Amino acid sequence: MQHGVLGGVVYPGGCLPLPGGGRHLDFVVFVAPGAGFFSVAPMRLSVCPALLGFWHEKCGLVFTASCQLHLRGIKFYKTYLFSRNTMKNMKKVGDSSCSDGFLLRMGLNDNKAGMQGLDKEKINKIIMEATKGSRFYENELKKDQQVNQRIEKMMQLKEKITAQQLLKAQLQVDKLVMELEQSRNLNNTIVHIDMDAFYAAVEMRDNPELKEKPIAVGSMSMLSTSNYHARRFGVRAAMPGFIAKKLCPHLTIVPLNFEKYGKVSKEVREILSEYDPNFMPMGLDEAYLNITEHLEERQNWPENRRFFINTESTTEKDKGDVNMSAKSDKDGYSSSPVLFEDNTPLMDDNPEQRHQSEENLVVFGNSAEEVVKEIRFRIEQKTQLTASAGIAPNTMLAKMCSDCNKPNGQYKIPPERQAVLDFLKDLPIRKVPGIGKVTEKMLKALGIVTCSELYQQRALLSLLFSEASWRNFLDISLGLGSTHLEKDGERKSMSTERTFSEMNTAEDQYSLCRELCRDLAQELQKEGLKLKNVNFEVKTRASTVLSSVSTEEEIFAVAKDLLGTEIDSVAPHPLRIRLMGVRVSGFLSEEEKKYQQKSITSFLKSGREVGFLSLQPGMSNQECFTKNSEASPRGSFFDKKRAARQLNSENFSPNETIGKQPFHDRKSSAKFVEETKKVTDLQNSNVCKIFTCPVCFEEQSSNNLEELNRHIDECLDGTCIKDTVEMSKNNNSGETTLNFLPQVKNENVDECQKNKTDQLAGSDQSASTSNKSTSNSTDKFTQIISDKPNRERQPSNLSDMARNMYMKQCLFPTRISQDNEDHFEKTEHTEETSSSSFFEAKEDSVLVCPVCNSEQKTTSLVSFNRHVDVCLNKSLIQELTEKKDFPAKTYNMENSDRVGGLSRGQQCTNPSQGTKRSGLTTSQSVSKKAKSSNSKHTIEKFLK
DNA sequence: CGGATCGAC
DNA sequence: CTATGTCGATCCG
Repeated sequence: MQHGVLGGVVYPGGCLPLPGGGRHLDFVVFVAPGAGFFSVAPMRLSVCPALLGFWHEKCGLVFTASCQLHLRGIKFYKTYLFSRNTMKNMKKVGDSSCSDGFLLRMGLNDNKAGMQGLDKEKINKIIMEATKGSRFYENELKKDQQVNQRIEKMMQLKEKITAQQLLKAQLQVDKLVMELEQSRNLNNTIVHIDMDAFYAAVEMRDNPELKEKPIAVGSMSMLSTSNYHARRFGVRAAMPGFIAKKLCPHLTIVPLNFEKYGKVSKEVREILSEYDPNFMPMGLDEAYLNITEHLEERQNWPENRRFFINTESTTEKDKGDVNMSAKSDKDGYSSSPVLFEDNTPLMDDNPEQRHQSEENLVVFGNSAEEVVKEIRFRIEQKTQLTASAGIAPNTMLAKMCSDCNKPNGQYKIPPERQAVLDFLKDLPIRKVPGIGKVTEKMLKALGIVTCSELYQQRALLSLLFSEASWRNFLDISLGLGSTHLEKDGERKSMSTERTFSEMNTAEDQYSLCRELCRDLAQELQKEGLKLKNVNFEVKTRASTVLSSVSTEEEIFAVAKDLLGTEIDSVAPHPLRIRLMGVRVSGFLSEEEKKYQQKSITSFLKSGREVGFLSLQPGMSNQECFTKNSEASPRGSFFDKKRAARQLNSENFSPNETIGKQPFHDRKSSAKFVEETKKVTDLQNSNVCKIFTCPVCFEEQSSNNLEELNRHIDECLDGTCIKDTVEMSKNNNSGETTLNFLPQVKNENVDECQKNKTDQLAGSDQSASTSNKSTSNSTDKFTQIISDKPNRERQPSNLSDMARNMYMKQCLFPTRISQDNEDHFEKTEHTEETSSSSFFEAKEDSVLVCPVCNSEQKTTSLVSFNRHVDVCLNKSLIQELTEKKDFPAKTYNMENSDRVGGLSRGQQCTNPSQGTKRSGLTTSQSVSKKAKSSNSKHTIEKFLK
């Protein structure tokens, strides 16, 4: 304990009398050190409000938490770790009757009056009142209707699908599944770093007065983010400030200061680049890293201790630097490095020095988790801000992981197929980056809420959605994502837009337009870009220009015309708008620049609420409007441009010829060969010899898959299938068998897609049309799946996510109350193997088990822990069998950073709970059975 | 290609 | 009183 180590496994208990007595505590938790955490992470990272704790000679460290950690009798498995700084902020608030005991209390946890937050109902009510009747609301309703219409269309389409079509689709999709499965790459370690409530955190850091208050960053009209205090009131990003004020009258709204955030972001990036020089920043507060190489290098580093970190000096430095310029920051950084190598002798002759280094020593190991902890630690040291992180084999998963333990936490998905699938199993699709509000709603109409449901319905989805969409769905449900970080390519467009109070005079509009063009031109010149096209739009009117443009005058000349068109089109009435923007796109690539081709686009949006939708001037109007500027008839514009393009492409890389052709390079062909080889290998490996035909349900044994496929085709063509939609539910047997069955045919996506349309058109093409020359199929395929950085989504149902992952990795399932729980860092339990000699108990300890209350004589805390584990396990199982009823899931909105206006209230839906699962689940349980089933699985079953 | 829409920060 | 600004991707006609 000299090191002030706090933390450990937390058991529910209440077994210990509180020395302070008389405080309002929701419960007492019992901390049993020695489970392996301490050896890994003495005093690591940081912020943890709302904790009380003391050291008990016999029982170790005891925490008491007053932050609504309702356990409901389910085992609570959690680690609290503190940095030395945090320790210093803790106050001794009472005497302990235990020898050596101390009672700690953190300063910032008091939930003073007015800080209680609001419950969801109240929040929704307030939002609704502030919203209803507004033009925004009407618009929102309209959009909602549009979505509903899309859904209706989709459902109609679904009705027309026959069982046969579905079956066929199933087979084809499953072929793809198998290929995808083959291409699964778990060899990379991708990290997603996400700063916690970034803007708000920066503001709080720089103005301590804000620290304890609910604040939001932004303006009265729109907030960018809020701190965690404010989130309790339902105040969150993308919410207008005036509504936030209604939710939380005490809210302090801080104006945005991008310069500052950029500076901080730069500091963070400096750290990140040490771990992956090619890391990919996503906005100011997020980044992806591929630390695969770093991990390899690190294995060769000196044993066990990599770094000393001098907490004192860096903290001092940071404090002093807070308001200084970037330059001095950098100087400070280089002159007093945070880290230095472990070669410094730890046991120095000088006892004082030794003491110092010990005090401020932090050790990080070699694992990915340790590296990420180190990164987060260094970020915190340098910026006084916390970050959350996710570690996974690809970017999509990493992104989702970083949400799991937010804020100030991290989570890892081990690089194993099963781990990935487990993670996804109950994960609501909305959490997946790329699935937004609309997609969520559409899928929900099909009964799809979780990722495993997404997998089950893959055949149906392939018939209802575009190829890009359903393939994306498939990737998601298999947990596939890009495993490498693409360098951010050149920018493709640039734009500026502004909203304003309604404006309807032509002069104003022109002057604004000019202003926009000026701004844009300035930005443009900063980046030294040249352009190709000019567009302009009413609600996006665009035009393309031959000559290249990059100055205000040039852009304005084009934009003016387009604006003029719009104004004229509604004359003599004034054009009513409340948003205008100008965009340029079609930049020249580096090579193209030589040719001085330029282009810009610009656009203008009609005011959304102004309801001026009738103005759709279309081509005719624009054609009339060709008087000035480049002054050539419209038709010839395109012709010239096309001609220029052709010219260009002939002169440059042959790959670029006609834009859309998938281009083949050596790499993808090589990959194709490789894939094919894998498939054939698999075929030869006799994985599956007996096979149940999904059509006739007869067992077919064959070692020739071609034959099997032929059988199925025959069945499909010949058999008259009775029931229509039944099978989407009932195909268990067929599905599982089929799932990873090697397929011989080399049908490609195009064909798949084509068949789909054929099927839908009702033409009963035979399925055995497989051998159209499709040599490039796999090329295309690999190309498609290998790109896609898989963009981000955020947050956040902590309780759900947490439950999910704890189920997998803990010895015991966990129920975590959602409120405030994110104030704690949860640490994974993958390091349990590393034993801790550090915390061996004294020889003849007698410990009281918090579960059974019996006294346990132990020689070590480890064995005591084992007893507690067993005890808890027993009681847990008992409890779960008694009342199968799981407490209803409640969806808090705590962490959801991006909930759009209206839907905010509608998000609180429960995912269906007791739904049967086939597909993914089935195959999982099969492979689980293959492994030895242990207690974890038993409990999982109980939870079902 | 042009325009609308989605999704993300 | 008051509902962002920018960007890329995709879908559809």
